[in-house]
Amino acid sequence: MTDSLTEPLPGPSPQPLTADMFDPECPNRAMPIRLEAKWAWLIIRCLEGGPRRFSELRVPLARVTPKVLSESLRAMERDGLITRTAYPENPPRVEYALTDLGRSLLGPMDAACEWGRRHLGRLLDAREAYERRRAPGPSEPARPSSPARP
Amino acid sequence: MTDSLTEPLPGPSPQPLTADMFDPECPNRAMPIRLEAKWAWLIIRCLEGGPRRFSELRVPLARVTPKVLSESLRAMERDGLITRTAYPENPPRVEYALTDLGRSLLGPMDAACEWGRRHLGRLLDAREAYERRRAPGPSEPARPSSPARP
DNA sequence: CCGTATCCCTGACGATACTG
DNA sequence: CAGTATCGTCAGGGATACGG
Repeated sequence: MTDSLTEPLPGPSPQPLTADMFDPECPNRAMPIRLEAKWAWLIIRCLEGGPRRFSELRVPLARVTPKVLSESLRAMERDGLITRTAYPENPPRVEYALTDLGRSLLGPMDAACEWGRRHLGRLLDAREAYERRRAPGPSEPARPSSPARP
Repeated sequence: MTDSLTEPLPGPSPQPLTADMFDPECPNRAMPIRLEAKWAWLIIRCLEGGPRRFSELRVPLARVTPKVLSESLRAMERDGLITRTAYPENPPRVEYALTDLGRSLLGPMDAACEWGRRHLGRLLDAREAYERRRAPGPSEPARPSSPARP
């Protein structure tokens, strides 16, 4: 079971997830939520415009198996980020919707997206340059045994 | 090797990490960086106040083995988030420092921390309430076979 | 001091099939 | 339609030991 968002980090954890980790004065303050808990980010985006049914979510998340999607949704429901409403009809209908708490995540998410729009290109450039430094040509065996990298 | 931050997500990915994913108009825009790539977040915080040596980083990150710390640092160096400077002394000395690109992450990170300070308590409350609903007492076997959860 | 080299283990997923 | 059950994989990363 994916623990979705927070989760005090099972075993070896930087901190046991205390409140002062979010005090700007605390030097060790850490990221509380695994905002990108693999699918949570995308699910929130899918629900941004209103409630969605399970099968509706499966369209943009086609690469997520129903099992994993279901687990993710339940974990998010557990954390109070979304609600699950089942209508006793036939065929059954279930709708997922963002809570206020879940919606409050849109702010930090937008901040991160804004960072991506402005800086991701530079990061990818740096990565490409780094890889090219290690593999100058396709004829190179790559990874000289010891030197390189000042 | 931990791929640190971005990484187009190896196999089944929601999107191949294109630029328009960061367009606020794109409904599928996703989180580009795995901001919390396990240790990257904490490393950035450790470097926030200035360059640090490898052994200095090991103090606040005592639970990270040198192997993993080394891998994380190299991945971040590859992505242009930090620099690695080795001084040819004896004993050897190496200093890691944030680049401008790495420092630009502090903005989104602070936004996330601010979210944590304001809302994390509510998330934890919701989680606790959910778990208690499933395990009302220590005498309960938990997980009734089918009902519960409207 | 600053890392690498090995080994191994776990838990998050993915594939596929099947129910209420 | 809305999931669950079962099985398998595989990469992240922890433990330990060693090298420049």
